[in-house]
Amino acid sequence: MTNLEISKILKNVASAYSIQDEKKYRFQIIAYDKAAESIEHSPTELRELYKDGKLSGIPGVGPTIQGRLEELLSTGKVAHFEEVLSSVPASVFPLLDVPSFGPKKAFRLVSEFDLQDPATVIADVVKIAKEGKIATLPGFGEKSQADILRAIEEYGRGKTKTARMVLPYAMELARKMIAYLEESPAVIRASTLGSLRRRRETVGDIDIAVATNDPKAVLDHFTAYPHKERIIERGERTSSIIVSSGKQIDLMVESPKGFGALLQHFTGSKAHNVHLREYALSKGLSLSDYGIRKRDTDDPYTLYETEESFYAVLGLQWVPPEMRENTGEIELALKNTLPTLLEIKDMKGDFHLHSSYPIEPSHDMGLNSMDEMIARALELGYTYLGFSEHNPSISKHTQKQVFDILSKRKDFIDKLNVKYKNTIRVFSLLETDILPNGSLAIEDDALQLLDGSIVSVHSAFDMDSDAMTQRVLKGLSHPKAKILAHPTGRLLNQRPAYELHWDQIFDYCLKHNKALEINAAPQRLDLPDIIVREAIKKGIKLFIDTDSHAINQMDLMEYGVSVARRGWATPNDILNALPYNELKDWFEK
DNA sequence: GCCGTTTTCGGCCCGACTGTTTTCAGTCG
Repeated sequence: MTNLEISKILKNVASAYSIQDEKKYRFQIIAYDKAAESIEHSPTELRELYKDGKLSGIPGVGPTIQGRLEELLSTGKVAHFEEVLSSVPASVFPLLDVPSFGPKKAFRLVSEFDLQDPATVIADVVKIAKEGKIATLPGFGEKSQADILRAIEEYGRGKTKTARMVLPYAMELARKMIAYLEESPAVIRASTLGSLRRRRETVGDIDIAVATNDPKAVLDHFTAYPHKERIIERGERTSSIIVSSGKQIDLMVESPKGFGALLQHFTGSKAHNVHLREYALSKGLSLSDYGIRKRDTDDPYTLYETEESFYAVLGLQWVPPEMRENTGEIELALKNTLPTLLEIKDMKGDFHLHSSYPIEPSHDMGLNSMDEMIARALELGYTYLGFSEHNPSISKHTQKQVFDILSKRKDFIDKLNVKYKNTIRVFSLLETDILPNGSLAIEDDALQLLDGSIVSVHSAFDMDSDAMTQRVLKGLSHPKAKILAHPTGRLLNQRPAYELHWDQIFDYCLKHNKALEINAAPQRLDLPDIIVREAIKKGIKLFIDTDSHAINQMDLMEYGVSVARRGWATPNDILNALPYNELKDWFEK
């Protein structure tokens, strides 16, 4: 049972409670929702924690829920949950996955029309809506009936509450929108918000804030966006539209004087904000997106132009958005001991670059020459870089031929180092496959030609965690194998990660001077941020690389830096933020 | 049902928007 499945069960329990008696169970509902949220975002699978007897310590899980989780994980069911859940028709729960459906609406429809079959309930609702029956219910009308039909239709097309886009794609949409908004003279400042500003690896909706003294003009301009498909809502302060790609963009406007509080509120995360507000309440203050005031009063809010001043009133350091996940950052900010996170300007090179050098590779080749990639690296301000084409295909060559190709390539790179002597240093690397049996695709004499090798898994992804861990450790055991690239193998929204025993990988890297890669390719963003954080805690060193196959992809470094920042990385944790000499020493160690 | 930031008892984040309403309920973030 996965964290997502467990979280879903707890959410259903909360929903069942709120259908039963929202007042009576008010705080149980909050507690179950909180626990569900916390488990959904837990870095470790609960079944692993349970196996290791470490189930306590999840925020929002106290003795009662912990006991029930243990029951769930050992027997597959919980008597108490079944009792609560059976108090409402099972057909309520599938409807809760549909946007705009909450427990009340779902229960109302299910009971009014006696829809008992969970397997058909969504289709049943469509049917009665099309027959015009929902509009006749007290509290419903033509409009809400139409909204229900549209919500279900969009749900069917995959716009579920959980469909998310990868970060670089979302950022591109957002930048286009911000550029459009800035065409309006009423826009003083625009910023991303929400998970996009926190730079989560995937983003649901795009949220944007605008500082303005003329909200109406900004909202008019926003809703007139040429690429919109339709307007979802339009108020005096916020508006939401769907753009032609089917994605939702939300806009919030505020006066410049109150912009700090708005940014803070809508950047989230929810867990960070709830924690911050609870803390503020204990200090006698009430926080909102408008500002701060004494609790239990109707005083006007004190406005904050910047987030820094907002946090400062609470006695906190400004918290970088990437850290706002309620995983200890508030405690550190209170003590003024937040780490100084890595920034893009700290990056001094890129080590996972596929050029078009004729290496006759096992996988795809790059589009640009080494010279072109070097030129781009210079523009990016790098002082070194490493080429790491895929190893020459071993099915099409003998190992002697592989050696000859790499030998020629070494000479070529040596000449580049002479040519660019005073501008940039070039490392001769390779991306070598770790074969299913754990050996490397090319032999020792060829590996000796390199400054070092990136190693990675590109085949047989479906091994179990024991076998995959052994495979990777064996691959890393060659002295020239220095960096494990895209360590989990996941492709966002496409392919899950293979399972590794991270504690073993971490121990090995630490002991044998190996590094893990944060691969910045949009579909990868691999290592995942939560594993980056674990690795850094252990003292593992990391590379951030773009895995570029063309020079325009070299700009993706910012997304790798985002992942690192979400893992609380400082410049000291990242090897390709080091000066050249230190990095060279590391390769030779 | 959880939690300790003034508390091991007595609190529990806050507001916008929509649709159907003459004052609110439901959902969302």
